[in-house]
Amino acid sequence: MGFWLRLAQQAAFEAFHRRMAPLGLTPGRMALLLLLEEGPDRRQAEIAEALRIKPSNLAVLAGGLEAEGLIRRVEDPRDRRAVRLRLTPAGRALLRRAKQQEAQVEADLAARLDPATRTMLLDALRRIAGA
Amino acid sequence: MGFWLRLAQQAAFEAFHRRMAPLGLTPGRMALLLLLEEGPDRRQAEIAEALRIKPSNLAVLAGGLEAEGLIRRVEDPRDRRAVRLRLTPAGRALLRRAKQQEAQVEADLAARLDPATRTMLLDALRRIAGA
DNA sequence: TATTGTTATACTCTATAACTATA
DNA sequence: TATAGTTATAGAGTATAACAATA
Repeated sequence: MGFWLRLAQQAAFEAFHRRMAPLGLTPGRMALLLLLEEGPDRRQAEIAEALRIKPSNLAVLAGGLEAEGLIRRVEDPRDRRAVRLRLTPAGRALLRRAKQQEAQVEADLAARLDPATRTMLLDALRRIAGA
Repeated sequence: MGFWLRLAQQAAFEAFHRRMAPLGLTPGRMALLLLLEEGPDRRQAEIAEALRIKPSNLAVLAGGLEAEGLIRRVEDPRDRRAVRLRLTPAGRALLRRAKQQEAQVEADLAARLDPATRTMLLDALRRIAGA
């Protein structure tokens, strides 16, 4: 099972890369942008936990996106150690295009799966991940 | 879907590591040993293709296993450029123990999946990997 | 003292290019 | 010239430790 998980994940990554590389997005970047659209102004520690990455790696990720003007770091006035992240208009515009492309990625991956199988697959993956 | 594939694969890797680290085995090493048990004396190029890794990375993998006395490199008499790999008795003995542990890994992963779901999952993963 | 975020660093997996020795 | 394997190296993704600023 581990073997096929590896190959499937590899295929998923390649599908993502094919569609998203022109937009300069990796899976990690995309996940962060989506999270900020859904709920802005979260602290980085909270975001790292949601994305299941280390805060140190999120710092690098966020630094890159900020340098490209896609997100902003906002100092929390109540706790000046904390940094809250939000999308810039440029980030929002990019995300709009990215979401269309991402639908294509999902379609590529699920091309040979009927909808019911796809639903079961996602459920099974979540359960394995949470074990 | 890519997100959950990543987390599931991570969980699978951790489950493997917990059970197999005492034996000094990684997923790649285990896959190679299993392949040699199933059909010995294959050329490395052929093995790399079966495992879906690059020949250059297989060379390193095989080098390590040979240094530990688990496999042997045998020069092909018909084509002295080619190298064929086979298990040593030590490799065979380790593999026997490893296979018992691997059954535990699979059990850990499939713990919350009924057998039918597990079958469906494997089938879906194979299809995604082959896309 | 403890916590937030950052930097530096290391380890694994994967990929490419250059090399050798055969063919 | 082409092929099998090897080496060196570089790029992602992920992990830990040490640090500065703030609490």
